[in-house]
Amino acid sequence: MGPQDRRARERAQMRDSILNAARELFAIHGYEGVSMRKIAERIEYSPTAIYLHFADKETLFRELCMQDFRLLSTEFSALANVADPMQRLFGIGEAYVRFGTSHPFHYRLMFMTPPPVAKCDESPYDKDGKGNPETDAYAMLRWTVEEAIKAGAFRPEYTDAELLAQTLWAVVHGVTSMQISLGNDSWLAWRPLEQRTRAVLDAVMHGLARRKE
Amino acid sequence: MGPQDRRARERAQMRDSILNAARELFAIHGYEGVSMRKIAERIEYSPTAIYLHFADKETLFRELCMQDFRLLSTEFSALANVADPMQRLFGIGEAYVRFGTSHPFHYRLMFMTPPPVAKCDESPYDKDGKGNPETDAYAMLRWTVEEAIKAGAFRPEYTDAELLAQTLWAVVHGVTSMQISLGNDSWLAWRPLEQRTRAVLDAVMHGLARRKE
DNA sequence: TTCGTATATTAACAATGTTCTATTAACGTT
DNA sequence: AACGTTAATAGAACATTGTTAATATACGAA
Repeated sequence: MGPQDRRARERAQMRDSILNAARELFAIHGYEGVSMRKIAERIEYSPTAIYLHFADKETLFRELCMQDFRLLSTEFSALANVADPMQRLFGIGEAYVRFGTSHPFHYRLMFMTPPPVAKCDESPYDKDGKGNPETDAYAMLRWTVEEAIKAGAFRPEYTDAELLAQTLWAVVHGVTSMQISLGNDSWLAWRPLEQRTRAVLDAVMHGLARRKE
Repeated sequence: MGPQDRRARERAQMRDSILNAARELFAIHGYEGVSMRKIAERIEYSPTAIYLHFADKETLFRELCMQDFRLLSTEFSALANVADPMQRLFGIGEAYVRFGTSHPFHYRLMFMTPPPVAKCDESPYDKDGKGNPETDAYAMLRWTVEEAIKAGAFRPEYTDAELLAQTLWAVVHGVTSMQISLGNDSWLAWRPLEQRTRAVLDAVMHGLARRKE
């Protein structure tokens, strides 16, 4: 273990401390509410030091989001032991809304902001998205849908797993993003979030499911 | 018609020309992509002149959105002659997605951005939201839901019009906002927007509708 | 020791939303 | 017609932002 390794380790530590400082600040004040200078102040470095580790502010925050979004895949995995694929889909939906609404700023950047234009080159994930929690979560959803199709849980006219996955995703994304953006609006007599989540999932699952004979 | 009136008219014209300049620019470059200076340049006034008519940039853009969102209520009204309340709800959903995705920047500010904190005081609409296109559209949706309930179109366990309206809104909002934010992402094998819209609405409507005997 | 590279900082740039201050123009009153 | 008040407008300036350029420092390799 030469001095190279030590430098690499120090560099990684620096990276982490930036990410951690940024994580705390973003979680409180949101993306726009935190400046690079604030992050730098927190770790007691100059603002420019950050640019030695991250290309720009958005790259930094996206990296952060990626890290934290791994937790979502983890939560999905925890549902793997649910036998009934429809129940598993229901659980995935609930977990998704819960995760998104408790990480509103992460969710906002990941799924409510257009992705950066041509910066995908420097992404640490391959094209297929293996290891990318964003695409991983979607892949798990689609896989579960395929299982449900195979198990004959859907009505026979529903055969397009991709379309079904996108349908289910759109639905939970609707509840999640609406809660994040408008959940505190008082002109609306909002029903509790959990109730809305269940109502939406109930409706769509009933609509998709094969009728019991 | 004294000179007071003339001044008021001129003032209103100035306001409109600001709004029109802003409308064009925002429609092309989006909220963040248009600076107050650019708007001022377009109408050939100084940037400060704008502040005599609008408190700040966001107020200006919100006013713009409000104006344009009247078109949505109009489209909803055009569906009033659809007899079957379920079909009307379906049409409302389709119109909503169509409208939102063709006015992405408007939609983003109205429904994908947290509302400003305590600026509601200067809102030209009353607390109930009468005349406010945002709340008007929701009111129309809820009213249609109530009609559908009365007509016995929903399954008997669905009696909460508010919850049903919020369910339907969440669903179409999901499709709309997902299209706006991620519709151009290529890592996903997106089905066409119209297909997704129909699939989501089909599923949820089937799930909510009373079974035919 | 000397050289080069990685790391860090200071200063600065360009753009932004917004405000301060001064100036001009219009209008009603006398 | 002259005057004072008020609204409208502009120019300069401020504070903040993300980011880059130029520069210094530390440390391993030769």
